Amino acid sequence: MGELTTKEKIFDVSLELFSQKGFTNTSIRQIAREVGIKESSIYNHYSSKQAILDDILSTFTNYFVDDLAEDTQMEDLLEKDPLLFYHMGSEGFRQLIKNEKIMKIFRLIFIQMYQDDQIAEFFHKHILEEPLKFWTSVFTKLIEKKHIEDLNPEMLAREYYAYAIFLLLEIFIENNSFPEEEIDRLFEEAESHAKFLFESVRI
Amino acid sequence: MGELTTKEKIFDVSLELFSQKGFTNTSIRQIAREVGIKESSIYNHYSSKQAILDDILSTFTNYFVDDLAEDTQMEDLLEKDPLLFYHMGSEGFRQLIKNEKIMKIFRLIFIQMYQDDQIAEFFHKHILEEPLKFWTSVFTKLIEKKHIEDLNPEMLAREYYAYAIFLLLEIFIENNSFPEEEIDRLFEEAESHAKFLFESVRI
DNA sequence: GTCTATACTTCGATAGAC
DNA sequence: GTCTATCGAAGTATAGAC
Repeated sequence: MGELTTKEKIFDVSLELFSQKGFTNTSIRQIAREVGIKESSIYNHYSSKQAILDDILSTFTNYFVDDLAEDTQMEDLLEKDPLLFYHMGSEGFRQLIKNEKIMKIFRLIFIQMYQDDQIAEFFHKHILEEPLKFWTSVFTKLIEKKHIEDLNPEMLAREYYAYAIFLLLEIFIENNSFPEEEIDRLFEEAESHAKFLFESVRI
Repeated sequence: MGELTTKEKIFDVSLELFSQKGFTNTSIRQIAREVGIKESSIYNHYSSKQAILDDILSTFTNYFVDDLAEDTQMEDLLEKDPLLFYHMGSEGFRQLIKNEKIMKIFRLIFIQMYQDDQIAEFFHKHILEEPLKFWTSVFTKLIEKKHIEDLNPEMLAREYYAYAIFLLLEIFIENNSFPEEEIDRLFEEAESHAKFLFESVRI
């Protein structure tokens, strides 16, 4: 259980360093040093430095593919009790920041996306477009069912979601890892934002 | 007028490259190449690569020191017509995105802040704390004068300001420079957010 | 204030012994 | 699957001629 293969060690150490200093500013030598092997041995597990990054990013994508199944459950929930919609988002947010590995990958993306076209596209698609599309559909339903005012659902989705991105950015500037109580505080803030927005538009 | 000294050329080229690829990923060689001189000649104008960055950052600070004088004028305006508050912010935002040099420095900060303690502190102080403090004071006044509901002014400031940071992040992911019409569109979106928030809390 | 030339360091990656 | 040894490229910066 506690046993890690060398490849897993390389993965973990690389993720830690990439998420702190960025991909380009992390050297194979430093990864090797912290893993406890020589740099040439890295190439026995990964064909290149880029291959390590690709492995990390696919971990991230797989996480959200699995998570998408939950989203459909969420839509069912929305049918039954639409007023819970704001709770869905903040609960999803809590799950996110509780997951240390995913948060590290998030940080890596936030660091690297301005310089790396591949990651910029990744961010744009998976962290902007898809969630905004999802929340637009949620608000559309809430409007149809006359739970909230007849406003532009895309605008509402942006008003709702922008705050989460802001919180992530703030987290990454202020902290690197955080304890349980900090997670609770962030959850509370996400929840409070959702509540505020909801109270503003409910009928 | 159109004549640039070599030092100014170095400044401009460095800012362009730093804002695109980040400080660490830009080499002295590349700066020299684009300026049209040899890399050793750079050191006749700047003592080091870091010195170029320092020069760029102090340009940014000076811009906002001058801008602070306008803020006090804004407070006077607020006394006379508090309902204009939301217009103040989006107009400031428009001035910001119209200023190409300042936007490049913003992008540089967004790129570099996760990896560079100096810039992280810079961002935290000048781009988070100070503006949030300013907007908290604005909302406090609006509450005192019973123009808006008696809510937590710090929360309102965050609700208001977070969206601007989100817009900046989105700009930097999607675009590098943009035409007049794009600036107008962004201004409209900032204004629309302010209006939405204001309508939600006005009495 | 520009150039050539070069010192010194660090990088990603490979070859080949064990 | 680890090691030693090494390559070629690229990085910052300096010395000194013009």
